[in-house]
Amino acid sequence: MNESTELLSVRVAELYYEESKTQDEIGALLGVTRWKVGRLLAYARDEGIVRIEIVHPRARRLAVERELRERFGLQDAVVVPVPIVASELGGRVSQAAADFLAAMRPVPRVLGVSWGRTLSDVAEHLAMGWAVGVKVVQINGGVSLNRRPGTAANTAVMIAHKASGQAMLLPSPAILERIETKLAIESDRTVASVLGLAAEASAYLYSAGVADRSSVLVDSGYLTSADVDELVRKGAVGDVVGRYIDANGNIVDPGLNERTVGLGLDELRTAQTSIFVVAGEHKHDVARAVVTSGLCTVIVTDEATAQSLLEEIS
Amino acid sequence: MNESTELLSVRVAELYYEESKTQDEIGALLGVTRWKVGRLLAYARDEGIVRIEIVHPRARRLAVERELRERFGLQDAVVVPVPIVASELGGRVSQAAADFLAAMRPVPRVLGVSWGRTLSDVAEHLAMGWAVGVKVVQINGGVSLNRRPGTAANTAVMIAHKASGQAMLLPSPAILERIETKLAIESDRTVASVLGLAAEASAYLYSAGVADRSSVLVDSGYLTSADVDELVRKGAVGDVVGRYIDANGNIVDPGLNERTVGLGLDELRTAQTSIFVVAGEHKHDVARAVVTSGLCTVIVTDEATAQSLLEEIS
DNA sequence: CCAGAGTATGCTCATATGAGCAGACGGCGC
DNA sequence: GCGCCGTCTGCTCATATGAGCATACTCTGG
Repeated sequence: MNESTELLSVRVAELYYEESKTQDEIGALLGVTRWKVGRLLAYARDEGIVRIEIVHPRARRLAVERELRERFGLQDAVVVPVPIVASELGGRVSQAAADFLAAMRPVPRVLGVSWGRTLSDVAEHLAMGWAVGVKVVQINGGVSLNRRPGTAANTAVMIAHKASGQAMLLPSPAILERIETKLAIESDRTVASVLGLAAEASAYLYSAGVADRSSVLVDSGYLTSADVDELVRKGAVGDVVGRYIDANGNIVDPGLNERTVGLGLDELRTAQTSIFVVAGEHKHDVARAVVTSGLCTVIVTDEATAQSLLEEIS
Repeated sequence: MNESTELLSVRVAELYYEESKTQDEIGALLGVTRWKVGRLLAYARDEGIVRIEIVHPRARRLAVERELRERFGLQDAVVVPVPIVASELGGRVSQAAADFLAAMRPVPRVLGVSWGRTLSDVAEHLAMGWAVGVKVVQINGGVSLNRRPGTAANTAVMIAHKASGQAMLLPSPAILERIETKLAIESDRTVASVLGLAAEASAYLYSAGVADRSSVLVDSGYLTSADVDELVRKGAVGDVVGRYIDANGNIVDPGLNERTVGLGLDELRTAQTSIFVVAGEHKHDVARAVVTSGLCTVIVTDEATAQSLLEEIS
């Protein structure tokens, strides 16, 4: 298009969007037909001369969501714009996850949840009465060894509480030192019943950790920095419900995996609905591993992460 | 309105503006009537949840222009948005002035112009052939004393050249030392004829200078820094076609005024069309004086200056 | 200079949209 | 409890708008 078309479309856009005149009026004013005005308007939108933006903390990027759904065959995707203040990002995504949970139909009878910073944040953002009578089951161990005691348990309890439901905690460490202990604790009636319920959950909600020394699993003493270094050397990009995966979503260390208490990755993969909440640049790699390996059916994330997932040539 | 209305309107706005669904479809999707969707959309626009912006260097702020016209009884007003890069402001306003000139109907037969940084910039931005056969008259003196010789003359010449017209320069200093010399030069045939033509111009185009030591009149040697200080002490805010005015648009120093060659302010005030081009924060005060004292019938400026003019309680 | 392709223009017509209005609803004072 | 007032809702109807199409225009290669 030439210069004068552009200038004219700017005039037209101003009169249409700022002065809310009709295309007909604008046509009369500028001496062109109303159809031309319509086309100039379309041109202005296409060229980005007119920018329409939805500014709201709860806004979503539907176009990106659609792309994610299509590209990865997801049930659903929720993508929030990146806020100007970077520190708000986690909150925005958690809020979106909470909104998604509250809007789920049918309401899950049994909801399996993991724990961690992100999950606890989601729990915080859920509104009181977001659902009624949901049974919340913890899907991986971790009670009490955490530095801030109770955080792990708190997540499940809060989510259940806000839905006037019942929380079922997994009374077990996340990772045990010996496989025998793990098998023994798994066969304990209380643990077994929780794991049984977890396997039957109608939906799962979890996040992922990055494979580095700052991991909450290191922080909690389940792993040493050296352990993590070794896992990274073997290709680990992060952990999902306490299990370390590589870029293809495969278990990095089968021995370690055997000693980890909780839902297995296969159960997550075959689940009807598993909601993956992830935010922030440092989690792009894990996010890619989770999404491409089919670990989730729903993703809740920020636009930058979504773009990074879509960027792949694949 | 309550929280849920707001959230709903965000959803609606997304579906309407980003997904370009019809209000009907959105209604079906969210389980509300299409009329409610329309109202939510109106709400979203009112509340600023939806922001429609026209991003283009030649964009204008029509709402502000209308306010200016109404408040000050102007024939017309042109207001351009403030660019992100501050240094581009002058260029944008000059471009707008050039566009305005080119769009003037009827095309002025005789155009009176002053000179200076701004005017020369306007001349630069005029397109070749912006009009045909316009006679351009210089309305205030200043030839050759300027440090960059020819600048003053150049403006008129370039404007005329680009309209395949003729330039009439005022062969006189801007300010003379003695009133007798001024009267003498004014009665010179060449000067008198130019002034005569200037008085008959069908439109005037001029800017204004700030009353401070950096003034081009000081720079050119017509005034000393001390002179300007004295003028400021007497209330001068700036100069228009070489004549210093106070905040009310009155001549500050009648003696000095008598020694200034060129069109008088009264002639400017009674002119059919006089276009005032002004940009930048340091000129807000002069701009106010010019506009409130009826020196111009058309103003071309930036949004910040326009806002400053409108801010007044008046 | 002409033929042909590609593009721009102005139309018809079906559809989307906003203004204005009557009835429903909900809170409040008596 | 009852009527009143202000607000919200869903409607009708006139109008604004976009899709699709036939025609006019323009540029290119022969």
